[in-house]
Amino acid sequence: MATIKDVAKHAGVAISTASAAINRSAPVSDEVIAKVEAAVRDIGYVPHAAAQSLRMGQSRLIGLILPDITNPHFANVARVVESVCLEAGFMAAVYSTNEDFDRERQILRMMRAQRVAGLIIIPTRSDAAHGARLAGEIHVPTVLLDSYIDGLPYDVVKLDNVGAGRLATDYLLGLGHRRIAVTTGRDNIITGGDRLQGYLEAHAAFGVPVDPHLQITGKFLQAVAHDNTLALMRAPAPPTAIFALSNMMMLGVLNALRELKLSVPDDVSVICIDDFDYANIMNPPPTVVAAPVAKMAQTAIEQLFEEILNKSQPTMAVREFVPELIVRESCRRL
Amino acid sequence: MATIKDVAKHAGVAISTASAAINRSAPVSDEVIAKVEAAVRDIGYVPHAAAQSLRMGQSRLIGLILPDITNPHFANVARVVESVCLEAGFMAAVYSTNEDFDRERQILRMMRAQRVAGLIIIPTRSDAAHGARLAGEIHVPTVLLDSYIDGLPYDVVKLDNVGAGRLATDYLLGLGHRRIAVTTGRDNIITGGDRLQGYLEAHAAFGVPVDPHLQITGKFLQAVAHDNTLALMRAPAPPTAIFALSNMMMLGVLNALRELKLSVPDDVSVICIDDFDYANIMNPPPTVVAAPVAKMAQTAIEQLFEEILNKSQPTMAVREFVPELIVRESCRRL
DNA sequence: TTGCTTACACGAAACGTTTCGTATAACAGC
DNA sequence: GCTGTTATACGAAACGTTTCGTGTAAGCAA
Repeated sequence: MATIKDVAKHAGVAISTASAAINRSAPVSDEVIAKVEAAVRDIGYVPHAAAQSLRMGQSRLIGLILPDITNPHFANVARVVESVCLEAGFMAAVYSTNEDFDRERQILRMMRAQRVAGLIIIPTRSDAAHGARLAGEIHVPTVLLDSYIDGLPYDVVKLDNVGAGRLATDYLLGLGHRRIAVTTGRDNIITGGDRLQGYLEAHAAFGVPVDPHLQITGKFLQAVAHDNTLALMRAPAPPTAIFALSNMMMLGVLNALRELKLSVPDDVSVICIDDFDYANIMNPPPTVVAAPVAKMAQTAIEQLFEEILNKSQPTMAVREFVPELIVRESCRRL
Repeated sequence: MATIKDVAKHAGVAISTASAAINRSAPVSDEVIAKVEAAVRDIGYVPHAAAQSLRMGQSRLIGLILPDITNPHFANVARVVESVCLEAGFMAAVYSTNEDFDRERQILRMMRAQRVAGLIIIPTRSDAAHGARLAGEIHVPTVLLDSYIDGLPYDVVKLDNVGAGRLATDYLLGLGHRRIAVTTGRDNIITGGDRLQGYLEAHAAFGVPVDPHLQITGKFLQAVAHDNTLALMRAPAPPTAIFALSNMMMLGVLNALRELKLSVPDDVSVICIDDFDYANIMNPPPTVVAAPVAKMAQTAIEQLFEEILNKSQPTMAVREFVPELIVRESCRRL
């Protein structure tokens, strides 16, 4: 593989001159620049990233750590991050934790080994213990996406989750629903906590009491939501509407209702947070509270570059995005 | 950030000894190993991947180049590749070409700059010109996934696409359909060509003539399939069934039929190649010819590691996997 | 011409590893 | 006690860059 030494020899200049010519990092005559560039083309020279990284003390690698790449929500984030990185000449390394702590640690270690320039993390937990662990492992500019963790010195880009919870619940209450179940996450996921809070606030604003039996708890997982929905609908006083706190839980809910031969929205209305790319061909097309995923991802990566390139301190700002209700066909008026 | 020099000093040994102790690459006394390992833990040493890569002439990076990470089919591949890499202590760099050649070149260049140890590529085109371009840019062990390109010195892991096309078409013919449309890709995608060939072979075996008007050509894209389906169904003699050659095209077909207020499968039957993760909640749940995606991805990455670790030559073997028909509710008997 | 500045090219050091050849100590055989 | 062997620790070189201090020729003012 060709090195800059080959380029220098081929162009008849010193190594340092070749480097200066390639990077425009020092004054070089036009004549020499032309010779060097010709040499680069001729021998197909591509700089050795590891050598650069070693010498410059920083790699052109950005780590993106998310729960699961097969979740379309996260895949969309990955696509945006990847594109912005590519344009900036950076390389994005996308990794799924699968909500596994050992694996998360392994990934973080790998990121450290690679001396990544920055990190975007979509956390799966937001409790203090986990936060402390993260903070102990991370020593590079970092942006938290979707969820934030209290007390960590990172910038945050997230949805107004309380507002999103309120928006969905308001809509159902407005349609006349009074028994609204909610598939919540465990309380170590602050995203879920906030959305639940919105649910509670909406009830309070409407003067409707909440039935604690209608709050079903579990992981942010399809299977859990599925099982919980079965139990819920078989219980004595089933809800008339179900509010799924994430798109994956929505899938679990829909599958369960399908098994129970319950029709949506005739028998039970359903809404969730996060839109689906293929909403049109779903049965029924779901009414959702959507987050501006692409815009959020873009903001996150740009904020990260800001910190990396300008070596600016993290502002620890929390950028909150406004959710939007998209009415389709999964909720009916009571 | 701690270096091996710090480890050596902390353990009271030479740098080379520390290295030998950490990597077990030379005989070191148990006593020294213990001291070095304690030092590593104490100061939180993580080896600098770039330095290793520079010295050893090879990185622990695997590149995965695919058309679009937001396509669940490819996301599933990414998940498998990522997991296997992580276990092997490698890092996977996943990149989407978005079927853009400039972008593909940019990605390839970046992979070269990183001196990746190996590459898994899911090609978007399989014509000779593209193949030649690829071969010119790539000088590392490579496995082609899903599609192959004639004459390239790489291993290939793919579906029996002819068989898949035959399987889907056989099924529709068996249900009594005689006018079966097929949304094919342009012929520079060999995957599409093979699947189409299966379609033709099935017709021949049944003694059913094919109507060339029912073969609609376009990119492997949702939007294209959508537009073509609209045209097709508005034409004088519409088909009774549509065979979509990929999952994305299936989505386009379903959307178009929905717009036309045509019911699936009552008005028209639909089948495609590639399963959907969320088939259950689709409208209707689609009958598909599924590929064993995870198994194929696993095979590809293992084959790649085989070549990388054992420095074995590419066998140029083509590993072909058997498709499976999954009957759901999108096709009816005529 | 002399001295000073400017413009540009060069050489060498350094980044953090691994590896290979060498050095030293301990030990055994005679 | 001397030599040969074994076991293990060490030092230095090399990987491919960038950067910084130095060198040199040309241009200009006096």
